[in-house]
Amino acid sequence: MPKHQAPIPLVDLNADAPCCPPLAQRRVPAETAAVLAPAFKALGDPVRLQLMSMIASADGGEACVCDLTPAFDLTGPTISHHLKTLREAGLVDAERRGTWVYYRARPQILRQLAGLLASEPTAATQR
Amino acid sequence: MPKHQAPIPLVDLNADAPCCPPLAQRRVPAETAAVLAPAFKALGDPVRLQLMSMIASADGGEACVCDLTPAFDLTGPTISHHLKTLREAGLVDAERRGTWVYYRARPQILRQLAGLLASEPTAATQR
DNA sequence: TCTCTGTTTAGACAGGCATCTAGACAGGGT
DNA sequence: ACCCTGTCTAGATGCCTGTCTAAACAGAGA
Repeated sequence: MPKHQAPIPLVDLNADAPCCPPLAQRRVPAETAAVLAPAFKALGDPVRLQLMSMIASADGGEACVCDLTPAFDLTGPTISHHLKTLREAGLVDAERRGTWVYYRARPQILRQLAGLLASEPTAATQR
Repeated sequence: MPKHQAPIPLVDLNADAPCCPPLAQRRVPAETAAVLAPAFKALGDPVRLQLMSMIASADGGEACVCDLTPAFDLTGPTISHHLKTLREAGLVDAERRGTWVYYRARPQILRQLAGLLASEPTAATQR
C-alpha cells in the first residue's frame, strides 16, 4: 500500500455527534465537547482560519495547494502541516488529481459548529 | 494599585472587527483572522467549551464559579485558568459580587463567530 | 481583629504545537 | 530512462498550554 497517502478522515461527526444543540440553550455534554473542541482548535490559528476560508470560498468549492501556499510567508511544508491539521479535524477533504492536490471543505461540520454558536435561531429556526 | 485585579477585556471585537463576512463567501483577510482566531482557539478545549456553554446557558445569563468548578474533575485553580483564557479571548465577562464571582457571556462575539461559520446566512432551509 | 471559605495568582513540570531544513514520493515532460 | 516541479513526511527546536501545588488576596462572620 502507498505509504504516502493516509487521508483517512479521523473525525466522523455525522455519525455520533448529536449535532447542533445551541451552546447557549443547554449545556454541552462532555462527549460533544470532546468531539467538537478539536474542530474549534483547528480554526484557532490565523493561518488555518484563512486557509479554511480560502478553501471554502474557492470557485468550484475546491482549492489547489499551489494557490494556497503562495498566499502566505511560510514554507510549503508548514502549509502542508496546517492542511493536515484541518484534514484531521474533519474540516476538509484532500484529493490528488495529477500533479496537484485539491482541498475541499466539508460543509456539514461547518454547519454543526455554526449551529452550536448560534445564539438566536431567529426565524426559520430548527428542524 | 490593586495587584489582584486586571480583568480588562483584552479583545475589543466590536470596534475594529468587520464582523461576520461568512467564511465560505469571501476570503477572510489576515487582520480579521488574527482577531477572531484566538476566540476559536479559546473554544478549542473541551473544558472551556463546556464552561462557555454552562455560562451562556445559565439562568439569568450568568454563572457562579462555585457552580462551575464542581462540574469537573479539576482543581479550582485549573478552572480559574480556563476562565481567564475565556476572559482574555473576550468571550466572557467577570464580576465579583460579595463572596462569589459571576461570569457572563458576551453574545456579540458569539454572533460574530457564528456568522463567520454560517454557510447560508438566510435562515430558511437551504440544501 | 482573627479566622474561614471562595477565588485568583505564581511557579513548576510534562506534553503539545508551529516552524524550519532535509529528504522522499508522485506525476509530467523531455 | 532521466530530470524537474509540486507535495508530503521526518526530525529537530523553541515556544505555548494544561495541569498541579502552594501561596496570596477578597469578603463574610464571630
